[in-house]
Amino acid sequence: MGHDDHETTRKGPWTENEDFQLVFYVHMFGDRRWDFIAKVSGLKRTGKSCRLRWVNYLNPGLKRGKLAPHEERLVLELHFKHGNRWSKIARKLPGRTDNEIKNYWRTFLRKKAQEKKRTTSGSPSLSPSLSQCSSSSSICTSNPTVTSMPMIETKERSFYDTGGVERSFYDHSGATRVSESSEEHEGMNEIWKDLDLLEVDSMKPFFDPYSEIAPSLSWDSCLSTSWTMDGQEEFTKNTFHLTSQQFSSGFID
DNA sequence: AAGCCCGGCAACCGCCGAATG
DNA sequence: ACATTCGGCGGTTGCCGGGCT
Repeated sequence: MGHDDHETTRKGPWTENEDFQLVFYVHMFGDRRWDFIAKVSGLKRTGKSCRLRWVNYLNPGLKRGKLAPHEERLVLELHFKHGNRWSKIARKLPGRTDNEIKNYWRTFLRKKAQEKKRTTSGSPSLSPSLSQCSSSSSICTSNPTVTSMPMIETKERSFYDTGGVERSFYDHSGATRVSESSEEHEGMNEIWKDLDLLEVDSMKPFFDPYSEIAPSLSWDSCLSTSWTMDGQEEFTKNTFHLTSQQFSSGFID
């Protein structure tokens, strides 16, 4: 985009210092104007990179740790409805990001494919749909028919509003939904079975590993308000350059 | 103990649509 | 009305740490 940034733009993992800086500037200007934040902060990052770092990692509203069983189930349910619309799915899981869900789904498919491979190596009669899936030829990854598959958009609202989740979720015997994309349904039936097992596991008492670890610093304190500001262009890069030490001593107690 | 493998995750890329001048 | 910029999204890659051989 810019003129001079092609040599100086940083890529790769974020340093702690960069994180501090980004948090500070998001606090200052809100989490919308990423290009502006990138420039004014002096971070040698693109606006996109800043946004991604914030959305997927620094945002204090994020949950950490593994998806809880009910979240996992929700992801599967929503993916069934919407396909690879990760951001849409993520909106239904507070504190979870599209990236996280996408990664979860990939991992999930990989696992399923492996299980399938193992279990079907002796009995090839079982549905191959999931293993196909993992080889990216079917419902899951780059197949455009997924995202363009007939979505039941109209049902979406009622699904959540009517509290019909449980029922429709468990009512998956055979082709109970749309008759198209039967391949996917076969796959889903396998998923349902596995989920039942998963459900059993989740009954075990556990020490809430899912609500884990807040970010190491109290980012939340930074974000209690959302800032907007006119004439920010006045801020030069020199105005607010912070080191993590400065930040932690001056802004976090 | 060392090397290898694999899973999880952070981050980048390219595309697209909305917003703005 | 058009061109440009920017943010959001989905797909993909590559690194890192832990487990296994």
